[in-house]
Parts: sequence; C-alpha cells; structure tokens
Amino acid sequence: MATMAVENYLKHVLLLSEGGDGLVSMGALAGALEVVPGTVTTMIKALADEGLVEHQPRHGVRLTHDGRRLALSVLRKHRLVETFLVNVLKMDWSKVHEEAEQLEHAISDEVLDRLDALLGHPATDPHGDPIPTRQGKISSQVYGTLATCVVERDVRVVRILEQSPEFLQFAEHHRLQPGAMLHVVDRNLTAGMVTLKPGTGRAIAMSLTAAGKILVQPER
Amino acid sequence: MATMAVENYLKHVLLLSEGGDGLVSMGALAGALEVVPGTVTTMIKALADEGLVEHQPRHGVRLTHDGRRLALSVLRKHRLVETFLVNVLKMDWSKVHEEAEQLEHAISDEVLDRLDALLGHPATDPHGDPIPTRQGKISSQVYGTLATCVVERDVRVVRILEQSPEFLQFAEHHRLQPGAMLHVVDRNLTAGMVTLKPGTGRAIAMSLTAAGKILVQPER
DNA sequence: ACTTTTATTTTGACTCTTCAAAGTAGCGTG
DNA sequence: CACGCTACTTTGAAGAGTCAAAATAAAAGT
Repeated sequence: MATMAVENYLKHVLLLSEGGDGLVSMGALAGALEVVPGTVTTMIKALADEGLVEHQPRHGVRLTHDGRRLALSVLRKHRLVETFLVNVLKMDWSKVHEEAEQLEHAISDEVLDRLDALLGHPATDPHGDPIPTRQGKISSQVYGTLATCVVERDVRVVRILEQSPEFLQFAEHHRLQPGAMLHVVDRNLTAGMVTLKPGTGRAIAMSLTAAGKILVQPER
Repeated sequence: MATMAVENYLKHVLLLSEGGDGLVSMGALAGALEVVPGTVTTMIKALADEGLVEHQPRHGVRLTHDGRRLALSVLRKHRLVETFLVNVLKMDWSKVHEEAEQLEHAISDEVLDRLDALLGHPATDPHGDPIPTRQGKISSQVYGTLATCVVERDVRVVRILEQSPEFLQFAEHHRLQPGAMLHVVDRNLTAGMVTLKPGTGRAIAMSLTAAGKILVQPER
C-alpha cells in the first residue's frame, strides 16, 4: 500500500500536469507539497524506482501508467469526499478541501463506492472539478473563462479553478457557483475589469485575474 | 497535534483499562497494538514525557487527565464513524471496525460534530459500545452477560464485547444485535452451554464463553 | 562566449516509529 | 533464600520522510 506521502506526491504530479502538458517541474511540486526542493528530488527518485513516475533529471517528472492510476484514485477519493461534506454534511465549500486532504488517505474503496452511490454518482465535485470514475477516466472538457468568453452573452458557471478559502467565500457571496447563470455585460481590457449580471440580484464587477479562475459554458 | 501512533497508544490504554481498573501492562498494550514489547516501552516513555500517561516502570501505565481526554476523543471518532458506516452507508457491522481504525485519525472535530448530528446523537455504536460525549463523558453502566444472567427470564441484548468479524457474523446470523429480545431458556454449567429463544425464530445454543461476550439487560 | 541567476541535486543530519536481540528486575516455587 | 520463568527495558539498527546548506547544471543576460 502506498503511504500518505506517496499518494500526495502522485496526486500533485497529476494536478500540476493538467494544462502544462509535458513534465512537471520539481520546484512546482515542492511549492504544491510545501516541502523544500531537495525533499522532492529524494522522494521522486524513490517513486521512479517503484515505477510510479518517470524522472528526467534536471528537467522534471511525469506519471507512469501505474502512477496515474493511483493518482486518479486518490483524486477520486478527494473529490467524492468533498462532495459528501458539502452535499450531505452541509459544510461550507471553502473549508472542505482541508478536510478531504486528510480523509482521502483514510478511506477504503468499499466505503468510497458506497459514498459514490449515496451521492448519486456525481460527475463533478462542488467546485465543478470532474470526479474520476472508478475505472480511472476523467472528463477533460475544455471551457472558456469569464475573462475570455464573448461579451453580451449568457453563460453558465461550470467550475471554479481557484480554491483558496478567500476566493471561494467571495464566489459564494455572489452566488458564483457551478450551475449559476450569468450575463456577461462588459469586459474592459484597459481597466482589467469584467462586469456580470446574475439572473437575480445586482451586477458584479471583478478583475480579469479573478474572472480567469471561473470557467463557464455558453448558454443556448 | 497528536500523531496516529500516539492516538492509537492512548486509545488502547483507555480500552485496556476498562475493567482492570488500575495499571495497563506493557505486554497487553504490545498485544493490542501488534508491536513488540520494546517498542511499547519506548513509546510510553515518550508519552510520559509529554504528560499524556503516567508510567510506573516494570509495573504498567495509566492515562493522565490530558491523555484520557485525547483517548476519549479518538474513541468518540471511532464509534461515531462506525455508526455512520452501518446506519448510513449500510455496511456490514463485521467490517466497519477496520475502516474506522483508519478514519478515526483523519476526521476533524467539525466533521465529527456534523456526523453526530446527522446520526441523531447516538449514545452507542452498532455493537452497543457507548460513544463518549463531546465533553468526554462516557457511560460506564454495568450489565450482565448471557453467561451470568438469571435463567427463565426475558433479556434485551445491549452490547457485543467480542468484535472479531467471525463473532459478529455469527451474532448477526442469529439476530443477536443490540435491541434484540431473548428468553434465556437454560444454562448448563457442566456442558458449558446456554440455550436461548429469540422472540421469533428457532432456539439458539452457544458456549458459555461466547455467551459471556454478549451483554444483556433484564427486561421488565 | 563569459558571467550571473535560477533550478535541481547532493550531502549530512534529524525525528518518529519500529524491530531484534541482549540484559535486568520481579515473582513464585520449591 | 536461591532458582528460574516471565515481563519489562535497553541497545543498536533500520526505514520513511523531512530540512539546511553546499554543490552542480542549465538557462538567461550582457
């Protein structure tokens, strides 16, 4: 069985390799895992010996087939646990990440399957992050963001990329949660601002940076 | 924060000190924790330095106030998680111990409180073991066993002490679960057998040893 | 091309938890 | 009271995961 540390390393390699399609840098990993770079080198060498990652010294690391399988299983646990905490225990979605960080290493496949059934086999977690299937498939659909979509158009929020408690609280306050409908009123590149009109309630203004963290789907 | 190992040592000191009212022997701890005796000595010395246990060399160990507080909190997590797994996820009660063993170290107080509320603040877990309150109170009511109670009398099962998967499966098969009503038909000391008649279904015979693991309450 | 900066790796050390095996204290029996 | 059994403790070593700081390789600037 993989230790907690191993599971965390693999999970973060997976998360960091989304987007930047090739190798994950050691520094990025060190940052994400909150350890010093030397520790990452040590650990990655061990994981490479176990056949879980492929390490190209001085360049970076990528998951092997086995490593990816394990990483997806950890991610599945994380996201299903988050969904449970929000949907069943009604916890604040800005706090569940921390909790899931611990629980993802303690939960068995059997419990996970039952949780999955209890929740109705959700496709995404409360932040809109896709939940890998038991077979290790994960949706990789590409969406636009509030910083890039066409203006004067109705869109539906599908995912919040930035998941710091502060940002999530901000988003919740304005009901910017997956499923929410919005009209994109204006985007001003000079001022770096986007203006939105929710279906109900008053207009929302936010920076392009923030807007770039919110994935949306054109509606109709 | 206490590590998993620390939590486990404290929990087992607590469990082993139920009944044998004074000191817990190092050997008993080694057995319960499945480590060699030398390891226990090492760890207990460390816990004594932290003020969590009181160690009387060559005689045994007992919890301090702080140690007991922590141990009760772990036990509360364990038993509430078991209750959740059985009552909500409908898992087999013979398997939940293993699962809870892991989860008890990963669950936060906040999640625990919500779980407790979801379950309706249960007083006991599915095996009838009392669940410590958030304030660290634990019911220590004394019950008779099927091996000691008066014959020709109706009793109600309140707790199963032996919790190996095999014994629990045996108990479940005969519906010997907390809440079940029984008539104690006969006890034969020579043969070492007890005969029971459930409210519904055919008579059950079991050894005195097995009967001694089932706590009951006289009914009416 | 040479130098500076930055990212990565190496080295040595430390903590935590464990084991195996050797040593020692306590206890009961004769 | 000495003997021997059992329980406990000590000692030395190991693996996992980490850090700090020195060494090195790659990338970027001038």
